[in-house]
Amino acid sequence: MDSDYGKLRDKLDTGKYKVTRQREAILQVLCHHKDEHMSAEEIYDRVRELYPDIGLATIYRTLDILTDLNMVHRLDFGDGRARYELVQDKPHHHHHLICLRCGSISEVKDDLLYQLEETVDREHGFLIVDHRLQFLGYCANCRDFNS
Amino acid sequence: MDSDYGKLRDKLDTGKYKVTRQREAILQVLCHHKDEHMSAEEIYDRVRELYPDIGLATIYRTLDILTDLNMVHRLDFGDGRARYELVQDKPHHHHHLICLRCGSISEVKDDLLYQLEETVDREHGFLIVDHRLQFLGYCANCRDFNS
DNA sequence: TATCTATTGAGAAAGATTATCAGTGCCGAG
DNA sequence: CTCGGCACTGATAATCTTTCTCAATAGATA
Repeated sequence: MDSDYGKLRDKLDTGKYKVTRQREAILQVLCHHKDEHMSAEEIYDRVRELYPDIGLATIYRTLDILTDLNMVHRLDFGDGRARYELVQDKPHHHHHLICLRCGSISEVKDDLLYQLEETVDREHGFLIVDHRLQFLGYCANCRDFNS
Repeated sequence: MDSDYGKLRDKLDTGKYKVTRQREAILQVLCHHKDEHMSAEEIYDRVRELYPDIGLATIYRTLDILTDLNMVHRLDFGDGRARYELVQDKPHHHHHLICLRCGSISEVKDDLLYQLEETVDREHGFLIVDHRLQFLGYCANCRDFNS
């Protein structure tokens, strides 16, 4: 975990951007909540425990930078706010399972889309560089409540 | 086209909701721009050509109703505003191709996800009721501009 | 230390959507 | 025909997330 934080710090420290205390605090929070898909507000609340005087704008600005550097992914689950996910070392392509009852978000590894992407390229001449795939439904805990 | 509008009118006219002139105008616009993925504002502008005094709130309220009735789908392409798509007669499952250069949005028919959905159900106990799949890349017109 | 920028915090501003509320139109009962 | 109820409407205020602005500050370098 600490080694992960070190790697993140190094990635940020490439000359283009300064490594400030605020940015360090944000990296720590992202590191310690790897699998949570936090919103900017949630990150803000947690960073203030480490650095109480930070401003919300700084959270947004830093997340923009980290997104540019491909250190985090900005996600949109359709709930009206962006969510952020730390990019892991291993490419680890995955999709999201969004539970319509409890709102939990889990992940599916694997990627069976290559075949479909080939078809799209061949038949539509569309050059794919990324995709977004979400499944909506009911998680193992909730599916029984929906008869 | 007119027959499509008639079908839409009938679907709306089920006793639960009144068929008002404003709602008729909105249905007409949706009908005449089937493949456009319009935003609320764009629908607003076009409806005002038929019914100049309509209010924006009525557009939103009607689109909510039509979404409830499963007559339109609310889409989110990540550009900060919702977009709306008329639900076609034939189930016509499809995905969206979003061009990162010109912003055009086209569609791919076909659905190769059933296999993947089975896997998700079996391995995660997650009951899927819908999915969202978008491909990001460059369309046939734009791909050559990106070296 | 002095200087030059990037960075920051606070608050204003933007932009999409929703809530509020008084007024309107429609329909059925009397 | 009139009345009363109620869904619907338009205007506008309010909400919520995100971005912008700007003066003040901090960090790196010479």
